[in-house]
Amino acid sequence: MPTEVTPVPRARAADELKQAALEQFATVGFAGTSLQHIADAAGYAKSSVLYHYGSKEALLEAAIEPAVEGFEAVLEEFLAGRGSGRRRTLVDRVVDLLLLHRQAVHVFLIQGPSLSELPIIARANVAVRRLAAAVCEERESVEDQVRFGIALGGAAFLLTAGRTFADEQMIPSDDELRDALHRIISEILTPVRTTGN
Amino acid sequence: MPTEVTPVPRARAADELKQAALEQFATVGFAGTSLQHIADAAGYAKSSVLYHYGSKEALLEAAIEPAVEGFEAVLEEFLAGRGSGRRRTLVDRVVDLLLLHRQAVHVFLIQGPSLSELPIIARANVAVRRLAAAVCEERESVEDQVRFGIALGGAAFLLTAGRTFADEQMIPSDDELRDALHRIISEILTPVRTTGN
DNA sequence: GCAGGATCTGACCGATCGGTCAACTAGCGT
DNA sequence: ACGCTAGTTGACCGATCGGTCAGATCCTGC
Repeated sequence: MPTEVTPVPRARAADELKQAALEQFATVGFAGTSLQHIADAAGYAKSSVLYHYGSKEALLEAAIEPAVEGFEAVLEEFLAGRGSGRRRTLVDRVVDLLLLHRQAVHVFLIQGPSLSELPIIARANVAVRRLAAAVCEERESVEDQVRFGIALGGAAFLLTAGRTFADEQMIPSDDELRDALHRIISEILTPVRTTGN
Repeated sequence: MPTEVTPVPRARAADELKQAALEQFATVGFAGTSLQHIADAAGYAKSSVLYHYGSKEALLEAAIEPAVEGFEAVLEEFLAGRGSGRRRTLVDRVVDLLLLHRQAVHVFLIQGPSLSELPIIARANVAVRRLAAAVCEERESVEDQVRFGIALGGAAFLLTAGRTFADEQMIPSDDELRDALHRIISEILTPVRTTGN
């Protein structure tokens, strides 16, 4: 009689529910996700969701807070540092965060406008605005804003909803994605330097 | 006795409700939008929504069908044509469609995966896939798919949710946006590597 | 005036929403 | 054995969901 049934029961339920909620939030949206669906997806009762997280909003906060904190940390690191490789390092870190927290990013980027009354979303929106200012630096032309928006929103789209439109047999690995994302985003954020080259 | 009060009362309510619905769908999501909110935003009763459009799904279909048809038409034009300026013309047309139907595009791009059971959304998803194939042409590398996804999803994000993260006093005009979008998207879709084609 | 269609609405329906609560079942130190 | 705590759940609550339906109101042709 091996004990293989539940070898690692550590914080099982809370994390399972959080992950199920994150997937629903990123696909159907926060308003369109019901606690019942989250509970069903994770194999629990609706009451259990409200036991581990006091409310639907608290669940959202727990689900995306790590991602927001990641962006804030990367931003602080960039603002505190100096040197020539700063921008490159920033793009590096941001791409890693996008890959690691793709669902959370999708939530507070796409649904940020409609959920800005929630404290955690407001925090995320502030972080994104500061990131935009950092990337565009002092040159705050319209084109720079557009470049930043396309790069960030495009990456968020690609990593979640975009998978639906790709060929099924062509699912790139995260390493491939990281490589391509870093190259393309750097290219987008670096204004045209003689494309003919 | 001027007839200025209601010079063009043609299909007034239906269009107002459709527009209100489109804005809600694009911001809060289809599942998160209630018929009551749509009716309130347009100044009608919930019953009126269901009088003009038989169901919530029918309302969504009416709201985004023009955009889907626009993309299908542009796609057909591209596939039927020949010549050197085809790709440039395609990007031109697509950017115009993105600006004209920005909310509808946001709906079937972002929520496409979760609403694919609705016929109109399935149609839109097919159109987007065909567009991806047309843009990437025969070269179907991972990087090309990523470039297309970033360009399309980034533009969709920028034109709707992205406005939240921009400076309030820096709201670019549609002409500025069209110009910047066309330049940047062309740049993204044209790899730096010298693939002569 | 009046019939009749188009439009608009409130009342209502069953289902589901987020959330509360009491009860139940483990496990665990004593 | 005991009590205690954490975890889990079904029953239940008021509110809201999408949708139905019978009128009320309007406009227009006669």
